Amino acid sequence: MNDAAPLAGTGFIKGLPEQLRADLLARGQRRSFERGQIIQQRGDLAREFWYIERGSVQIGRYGIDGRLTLFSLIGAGDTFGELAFMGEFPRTVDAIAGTDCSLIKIGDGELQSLMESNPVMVRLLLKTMALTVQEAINLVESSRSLSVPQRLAQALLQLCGNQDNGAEVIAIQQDLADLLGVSRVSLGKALTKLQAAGLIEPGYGFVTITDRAGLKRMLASQ
Amino acid sequence: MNDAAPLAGTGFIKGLPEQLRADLLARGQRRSFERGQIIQQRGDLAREFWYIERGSVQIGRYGIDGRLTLFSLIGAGDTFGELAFMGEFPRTVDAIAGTDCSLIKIGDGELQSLMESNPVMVRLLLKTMALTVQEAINLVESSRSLSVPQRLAQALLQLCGNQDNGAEVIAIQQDLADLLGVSRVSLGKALTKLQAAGLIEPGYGFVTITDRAGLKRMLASQ
DNA sequence: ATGTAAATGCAAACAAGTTATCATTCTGGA
DNA sequence: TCCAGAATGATAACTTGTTTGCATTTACAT
Repeated sequence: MNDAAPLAGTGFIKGLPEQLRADLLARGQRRSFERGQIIQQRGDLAREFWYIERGSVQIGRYGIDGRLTLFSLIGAGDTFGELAFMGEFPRTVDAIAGTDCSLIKIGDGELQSLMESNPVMVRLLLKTMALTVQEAINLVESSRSLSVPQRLAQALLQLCGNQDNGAEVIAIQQDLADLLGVSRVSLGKALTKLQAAGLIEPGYGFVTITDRAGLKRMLASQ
Repeated sequence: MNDAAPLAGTGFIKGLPEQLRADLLARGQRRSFERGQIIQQRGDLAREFWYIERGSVQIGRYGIDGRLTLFSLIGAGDTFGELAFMGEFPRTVDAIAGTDCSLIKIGDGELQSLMESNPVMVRLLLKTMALTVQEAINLVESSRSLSVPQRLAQALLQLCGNQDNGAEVIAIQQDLADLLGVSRVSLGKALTKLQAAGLIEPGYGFVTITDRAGLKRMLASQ
């Protein structure tokens, strides 16, 4: 499979040369949000994008019934909000602070001028956008063809990044359930299964990964 | 909601000025495929893209178990295959002729040179890619929050485009089921429901839309 | 230490979708 | 006109996931 870029945190910024990235971030404006606070809302006309310096952010949609559909949980080093810039449309998802966090807000003008002054940027943007589309397609396929425990394994692998065994994924069960699009009950059962298989150890507000390779194996086997 | 661009047929070509589009298509190469024939396969290194002149194409993935996950059914005027070009990676989906069809194959070089000679192209490409991501996000949300009959209504509306009542959507139930990611049994039940509500009339190999407005209403009501 | 709110665990009734199987209907070609 | 294959309709057992309600555990602030 590919390197699991989170759906709404294209992370194009990671592809930038060190110098450019530092410049871009330096031109941004640091802001803090408390857990649960709304960072952006569906329908907003703003086109700036955000870099996560510390903490985590939930990207999703509140339905009319108040139900939350999470598309991704992103963390330090990820970016979000560039879609409205590229697409020239209002925000189409809500972003909520998953923990207390510190973000850097970068104006769309900065990105615009970077794009114009640096032709390599265009290729990079196109490429990361294409990857995002792929990621979205993978998401659709996963949710159709994998079992809940498998999808949980997939999500946990993505959330812990490249960390070794012993890594802790900070998320309450309700958030993981919203991310997978299942009820908390189903998520609980899936956690129990992975635990029984010795792959994870559920905690209070976090999940400890005890067997990364085992989680990966779950996805490979059909 | 937005104007339902099909997931894998970004249709950036529709945004091109008339003249440019004609030029681009003229430089392509016409090819025919019989129903069921494979047009492109996951893993292929090719980077050209395709314009559908006549007929329909299924975009999806064959799972290891031989199961098909359809992401979209696209038709005349749509394009597909540009993602591999932008992302610089091998094909990530399969394309199968849904009916006998006539396609125009356009080399990646053509797109490349168009991009270089015409800076507006970049904006257009980024914009349509952003729309595709949105479409994918909508797809995920729909499949989580809507019932099967509602999703069927949504799919039928998309497939019949802007046609009036009386329009026929050409697709067998199995294909519609693969598109929605449900079994044929469930799809049949959903068809029956929409028929009972007087919104559609199922046929043999097609579905007639008898009440477009009614279908739309189904999506609005929570 | 203690109280409180949040998070988790658990169980039963219920709803929705799948699988498997078989009968029936439709279409197009011989 | 008739036949064969394709598509549809229908049914029943089964699996999976949801909903609801409540008990228990944990973390944190006072």
